[in-house]
This record gives sequence, structure tokens and C-alpha cells, in this order.
Amino acid sequence: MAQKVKLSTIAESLGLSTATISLALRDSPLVAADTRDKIKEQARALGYIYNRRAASLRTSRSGIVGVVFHDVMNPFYGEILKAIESELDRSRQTFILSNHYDSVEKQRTFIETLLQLGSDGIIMSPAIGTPIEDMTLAEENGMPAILVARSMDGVDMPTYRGDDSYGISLATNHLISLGHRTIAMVGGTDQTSTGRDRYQGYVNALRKAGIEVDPNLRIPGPRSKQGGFEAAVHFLSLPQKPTAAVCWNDLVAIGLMNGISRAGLVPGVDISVTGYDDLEEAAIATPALTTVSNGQAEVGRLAARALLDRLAGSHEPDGIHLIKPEMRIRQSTGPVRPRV
Amino acid sequence: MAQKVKLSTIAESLGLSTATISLALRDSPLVAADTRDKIKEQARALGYIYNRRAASLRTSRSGIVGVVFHDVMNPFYGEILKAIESELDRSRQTFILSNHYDSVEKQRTFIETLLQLGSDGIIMSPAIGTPIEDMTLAEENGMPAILVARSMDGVDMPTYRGDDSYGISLATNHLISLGHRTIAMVGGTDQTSTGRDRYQGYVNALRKAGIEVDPNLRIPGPRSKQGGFEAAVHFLSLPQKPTAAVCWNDLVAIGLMNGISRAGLVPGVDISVTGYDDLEEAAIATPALTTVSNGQAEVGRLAARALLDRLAGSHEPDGIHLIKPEMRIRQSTGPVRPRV
DNA sequence: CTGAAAGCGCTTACAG
DNA sequence: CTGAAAGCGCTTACAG
Repeated sequence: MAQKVKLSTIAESLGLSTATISLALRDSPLVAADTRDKIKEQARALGYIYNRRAASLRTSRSGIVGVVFHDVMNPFYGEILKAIESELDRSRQTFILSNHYDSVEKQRTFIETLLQLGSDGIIMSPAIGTPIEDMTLAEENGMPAILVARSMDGVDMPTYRGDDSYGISLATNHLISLGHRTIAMVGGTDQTSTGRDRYQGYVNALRKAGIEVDPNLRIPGPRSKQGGFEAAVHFLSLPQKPTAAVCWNDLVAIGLMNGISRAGLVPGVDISVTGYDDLEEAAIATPALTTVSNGQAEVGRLAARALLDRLAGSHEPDGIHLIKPEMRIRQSTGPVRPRV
Repeated sequence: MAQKVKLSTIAESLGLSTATISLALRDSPLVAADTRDKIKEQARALGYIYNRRAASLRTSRSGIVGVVFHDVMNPFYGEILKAIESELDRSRQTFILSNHYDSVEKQRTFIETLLQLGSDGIIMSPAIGTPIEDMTLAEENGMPAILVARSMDGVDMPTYRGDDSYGISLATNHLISLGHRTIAMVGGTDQTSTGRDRYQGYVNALRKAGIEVDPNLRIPGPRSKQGGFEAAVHFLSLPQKPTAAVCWNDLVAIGLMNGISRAGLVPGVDISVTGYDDLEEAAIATPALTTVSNGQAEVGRLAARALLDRLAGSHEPDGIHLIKPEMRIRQSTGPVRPRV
């Protein structure tokens, strides 16, 4: 590796000061156009690499944004991340990603790392059980936080997520309109806002239709394909013989449909199944999954924009911003057919 | 936000020098044990946050490692990333992730960003068409690179990937042993080493079994579920009426099986399908997918270890390190059954 | 075992 | 339009 090229290397080679070089490379109007061109040309020729650490130490802006989710391998978060990525790219901000896997410790370690790196902000879907102190730790050290997908009680930071209660009621109403009366709810946990809100929306929709709510028709827990797959046995053996399942998300729904198929029944014919999120793969599942669009792209885009705006000095309103979900009717739901 | 706490804040409050504080916080044996404890206690009490940028500027080590893949939403890369993550976590290295989506420009921008941030190294699966200069740019500026999943011609950097040619021959031989003779190959592109090597392995296996290779039985292109799903139409309309498909990866295989189901045929019975990678979801697909384990966890772990070792000073051997694939026989393959 | 001082590579008032 | 100088917050020889 050749001798490190820095501002002073360029300055000396051109007989100018580092101040002029610095200004020129950042297109300051203070530098004459032809001086600027000469400097840029020379920087390229010497293979100059801008040292962001040094600049950041001086300016206390790092150009780094932290993003922490439960697990990016989950396409729901993956789709949010993609939207964040493209929005940050446009503003030349680099993001650092971490999965917390709902470990509060892992999440805190990550927040501390971001603070040490001088991260300009953080976009997060907080881990289950996140203490308020961890959130204020960020804010108090000048690192604004934006929440996505999950709300946190007692925190009025800007939060972007879908209207879960309304969305799940769309799915439930759809099944009711097809004649289903014994409808199970599969997946999700009361430990997250999405779990609570979606169960509540399901309960509300049933009540509004005059259908009695049977708590035993709830199978809480599953949140992945694997989980949905395994829940199929439980679901199929429920003594109430439900004819339909409202799933907490698409992954659970797809897993459940696979499990139902393995048992020799045909999802969408023998048993109706709805998902939630409208992941890209929902449309190509077999059968194509009836689900609720949860606006991941919108959530990611708005959250990134909110953070960028805040970094630019404007203060977006705090509190929860709900994105309106929409029904996507496909082949996994159909008219009620009695269970044998 | 309170006044920023730095080393000198602690030093003054205790009547010590910043040198002592710095050493104590890093557990240097040069500092007396009780002095150290007092310092650590005070640092905590004041809410001190270590400034990595300043330290990194001084030491020229950042504790940051870059990771760039085609797309982490692809579970194949996601599984590699997980292994890298857990290995780096153990060494308290932070990773910065980027998708290149096979855009050479996006990849180069990311490499430049890493250089600016003083990244200690990079683990990458190079974008299609990556010029050698982009790789040497990293190395020449003191940022060692480790390749995963894809090889690059003319580059002898350490590379960790599966033995694609051997692996696909396992899948092909399995189908041949079930009596299949008209076997299509679906997905992949000649622009990547995996695409070339897997097609070659398929061709070799057929030849060795004395089966004539029909280039029209290759359907190149698909690399995703969506792609495999769409390829089903083409596959089913092939005049040679193949009874089995060797797919380039699990995603294509799962998509293809969905497409086959939509057409009213039963994958695993009417048409045998093999995947490649053994993603977590292969086992719960319907039918459960016969596939080839590609050792993602191993690839990620070894690549991360190789980089960490290099950072620690030891020089692992350059060149390609092949991980041995293994066959996973499930329900998506069965005895040949003539196409009608 | 602890301290004084230099320096990592930038940017930013301030002068001219 | 350009330059001299200070300073961001650390670490690291070097002294003692």
C-alpha cells in the first residue's frame, strides 16, 4: 500500500493550503472554479480517499444511521429495510444494520455501538421488553430515534406502522362474508403491539357480526412459516372444527397452509386461510394467499424521511402515524364448507 | 443533552490524566487495580460514551467490517449473513451491510464508503461484472477482502463457497437413480460462477450416465421464487416432456413447484423437482423439497474467521476453499412416471 | 504506576 | 478567493 494520501498531500503537491483543498472537494463556492477543477483532478490522480472519521470527529456528523429489527431474514422487515435503503441512498447516508432477535441486551449493545460511532440517528422496531431508558439513552445523547412496525407504550417518539386492528378486521369480515362462523386466530404474541392489536381487531370484528368469541379458537405463539406449519396439527384438532383461520401474518399463513396440505386437506377449499402483510411471496403461494397489505414500503419510506427531515433540522410531529391497510383477495379463501 | 462527557471530563473530576483514564478503561495492566475501578465507576456515573471515531483516527482500526451481497432478502445470503454476524459479534466487530443487486456501481460506491469509514475488511459476494480494479482498490488501501458464494476469475483472494459442480451432480444422479432420463435444468445464469458450475455439473452427471445432453432442456434465467413460478409454463410446455427438473436453487424449485401445482400436476409425484441450498424453508415446503445442502452457515463462519484471522495478523492461504455439499432427500422427488 | 505532549486527518472561524 | 491556526477526542511513545 502506497503512502497514505491526505488533504495535505494534495495541498503540497499543488502549493495550496488544506483549507482550500477541503473546501474545493466539497464544492464550496468560496473556491474559484478552475482551482476547484485542478484540485479535484489532482485528488483523483493521487487516489485520495476522504477520511470520514476525521471529518466526523470535527463536524460531529457521521453520515451513519442505525437500523435495528427483530430479524431481517423475515421478509416483512426485509421489505421495510429495502424502502429505508433506497431513501437513505438518495441522501448518501450509510446504514448499519442489526438484528436484535428480541434480545434486549443485543439491542442495547447495538445502540451503544451506534453512539460510539456517532450515528446520526436510529430507526428501530423495538425488542420485546425494551426499557424506556434504552430509548432515552439514544435521544439524550443526540441520536434521534424513529420507531417502525411496533409501538412502545410510554414513548412518544415518531412511530410508523400499519393500522393493525383495522387491517385484521378487514380479513375477518371477508371470511364472515363468505359464510364462515367458526374462525380461528393463529399466531402472534401479546408481548408486541401488533400481536395485541391484531387479536383485538379480530375479536371486534366477530363481535360486531354477532359471533361469539371463543378464546380457545386462538392459537397464540407462531410467528414464522415453521411456526405456522407446526400449528396446523393443533388447528386441525380443535374440537370446534373451525372452517377458517385468520393468521397473524403471511409467514404463519403459508406455513399453516403447508401443514393443512400435508394433512390431506386443500387450503382455500376445505379451509380458508388469510394472511397479513402481503409479502411478495403471498401472490405466488399455493394457493395464492388472501391477505392484507400492510404498506411495508410506505412504512420504511416514511420512517427514513422522518429521520432525514429531523437531521435536516425540521421537527416532524411525534406520535403514531398509522398506514391504512388494504385487503388483497386471492385463492386461499372461499365459501364455507362444513368440516367432516 | 447534557455537556458531552469525554476522557478529560473524567480525568479532571478525578485529578488524573487522560492517559490514565484511557488505559484504565481498556483494562491495561499499567493502571493500578483500584485506580481502574474508581475510573470505571466514575465513567459509568458520568454516562461516558467512548468515541470510536476519535480512537479510530488515532489507531487506524475501526472495528467495522463491510458485508456486501446480491440481496440479503434472499434467504441464501441471509443464512450466510447470520453466521457472519454471530462470528463477528464474538469479536466485537460491527458490520455494515449493503446489497448490490448486481449493480457494479452500487457495489463500488459501497467499497468507497467503507474505505472512507476506515473499515477493517470486507466480505463480499461480488456483483456480476465486477472489474478487478474494484477488488484491488480495497486491498491496496489496506482493506482485505474475502469472497463468499461466488468466485471471481483472475482474483486469488480467499474464497469460501460450496462445491457447486459436485453438489448438482448429487441431485442429478439422485434423479437418474429414480429412473428419470429426461431431466431439465431450471434457473441460474452463466454470468456467475455458481451458474456455470452447476450447469456443468448437471451436464457431467448426465454424460456419465450415458444420457444425451439436450441444450433445449436448459431454462436459464430464473433465480427467485417468482422466476421459478413463471418458468413453470415454459417447463411444462417443453416438447421433450421432462419428468424431472434440477433447479439452480431452492427458491427456483419452490416457485416451480407452485407453478406446477397451479397447472394441476403434483410435484413429487407427476414431476420430480430438486432444489439447491437446503434453505430452512425447504423442509416445510409442500412437498418437502429434495435438495442439496450448500453449507451456508459453514461458508459464513469460515469467511468471517478468515477475515478476523487476517486482521489479527495471520495470513490464511489465498484461493478457493470448497465446502462439501450433501444430499437431502425428501418428498419432491420420486420414481419416474411418464408424462401424458 | 501516572503524566505531559504530540498527532491521527479533517473543518471552521478568522484574517487578509 | 486563499491561508494559518485551532481543535474535534482519542492513543501512544516517552519520561519520570
